[in-house]
Amino acid sequence: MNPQPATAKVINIHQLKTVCSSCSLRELCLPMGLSREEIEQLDQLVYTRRRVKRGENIYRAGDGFTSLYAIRSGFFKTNVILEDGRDQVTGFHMPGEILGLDGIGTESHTCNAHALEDGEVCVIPFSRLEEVSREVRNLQHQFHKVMSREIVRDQGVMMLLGTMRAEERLAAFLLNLSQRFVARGYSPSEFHLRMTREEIGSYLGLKLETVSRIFSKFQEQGLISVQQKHIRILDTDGLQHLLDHREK
Amino acid sequence: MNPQPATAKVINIHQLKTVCSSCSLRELCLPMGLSREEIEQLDQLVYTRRRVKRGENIYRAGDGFTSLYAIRSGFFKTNVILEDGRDQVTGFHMPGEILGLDGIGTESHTCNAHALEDGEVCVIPFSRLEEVSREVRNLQHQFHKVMSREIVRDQGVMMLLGTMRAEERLAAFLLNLSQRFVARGYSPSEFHLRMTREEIGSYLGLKLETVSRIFSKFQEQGLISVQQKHIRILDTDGLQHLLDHREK
DNA sequence: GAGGGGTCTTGACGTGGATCAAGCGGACCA
DNA sequence: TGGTCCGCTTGATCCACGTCAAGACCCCTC
Repeated sequence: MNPQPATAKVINIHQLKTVCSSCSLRELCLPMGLSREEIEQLDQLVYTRRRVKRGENIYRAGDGFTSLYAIRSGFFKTNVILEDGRDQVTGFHMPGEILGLDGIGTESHTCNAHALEDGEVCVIPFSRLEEVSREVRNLQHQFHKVMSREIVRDQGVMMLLGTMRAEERLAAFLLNLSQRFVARGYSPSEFHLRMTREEIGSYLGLKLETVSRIFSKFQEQGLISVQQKHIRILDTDGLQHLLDHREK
Repeated sequence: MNPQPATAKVINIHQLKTVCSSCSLRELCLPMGLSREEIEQLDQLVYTRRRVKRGENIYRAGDGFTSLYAIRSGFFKTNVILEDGRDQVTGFHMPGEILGLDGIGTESHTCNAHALEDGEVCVIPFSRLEEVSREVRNLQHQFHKVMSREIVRDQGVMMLLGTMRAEERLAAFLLNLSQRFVARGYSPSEFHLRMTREEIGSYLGLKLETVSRIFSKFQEQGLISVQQKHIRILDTDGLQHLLDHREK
């Protein structure tokens, strides 16, 4: 007889074998573009899932680096707590995206990965990933692409912060979310923001009042409708227009 | 008799075998942390140098991606030309740094790599790098570190743009340059800016007039001395203080 | 269903940095 | 040696966004 049946069962669920080959996100995530056989080799290294409750961190700045995390479900932010206590948001992340790449360079994480809602991540032990990708050429290449795209993404944000005015930043932010939701099979035009106005502002280099005001303005202009965290995009072209025709 | 002795000689120099194992930058560049034998394996793939004249680009946005470039000498900027003709600077780069990582993800470059002075780069054919790093474990790991550090660096810039005021940005910029010069054996306190005020401003999300004004202000405060592009840092702690004690 | 805390909205006002404009100075070249 | 151009400096003014403050709304708990 098992002395702790309930606990044992929980552990069992947590450590349930996760297989990339049957994962619905495989076209977005690390297995993207791999053959069936290659994905099966990936299965050998991605063998644990971890549940994360809203408000918990997958890792924190300063934690030693051992693994990458592929988001299976849930919505996350990465952030850095500055000396003065403010929290600077460096990104928002959704299923299929890989977290933890910042840790490779120094063997320790440089930011927190914070769950904005309950979710689940696949744990990818990094040394195993390097091992397998020495054997599976396409996996190696795919991983390099993932890292490169992260660099390009960051440079896009740098551009946003360096050159855009507040309205343009918000428009770019909404359109970006919309595109990423579409890629995951959700509605492009109607979604729930998981983050607060303050977190959006932190990410975009704006104050929460400015974010709020611009949401109101977009609503008056008929570009979007806002009800708390529920957003409906009414005029995608109108938002895009703000980006295309910005002066100077 | 050679009809074109001078040209022939130039070509010869261009294609001179470059060896990482005898390169003075090996402690900063890709070979960092590799053993002598491992560096010799790297030698097999880094076999061409390319000279770049001031004003030329190593590659341009949209160019197909085939190689990475390790800077041997010279000072570079990466930039994107926006639809409206403005040039947004995304980074400044010095010897030992690797350019071109942005191209891996989409097989084509997303920015220009522009020489701010005459220089030389080592051409690293990317498919060969992947090949060799499947065999040389430490090279694989070192390359992953290089990419990861690039991600962390970009996030640092995002933070700078998202949270700092103009003076703080300039102070951070000068201190960052200073550190990177030290690592290369140059003076930490006295250096030549290779870029214009406009390029600095573009990188930092400021206008050239603002950059100029703040340089003047720093000079009045005795933090630095400025003479055109020649900068001398007089009070490192004072600059650091601006970063440590920024309110909110 | 009452109380309370966190989040959001909106208004009034202040300011850091952008914009506009003029003049300077060094590098390059004839 | 003088002219020209480009990059830099500096002043005057403007405005986008931040700051401060009040109040509304929503959700949670008891």
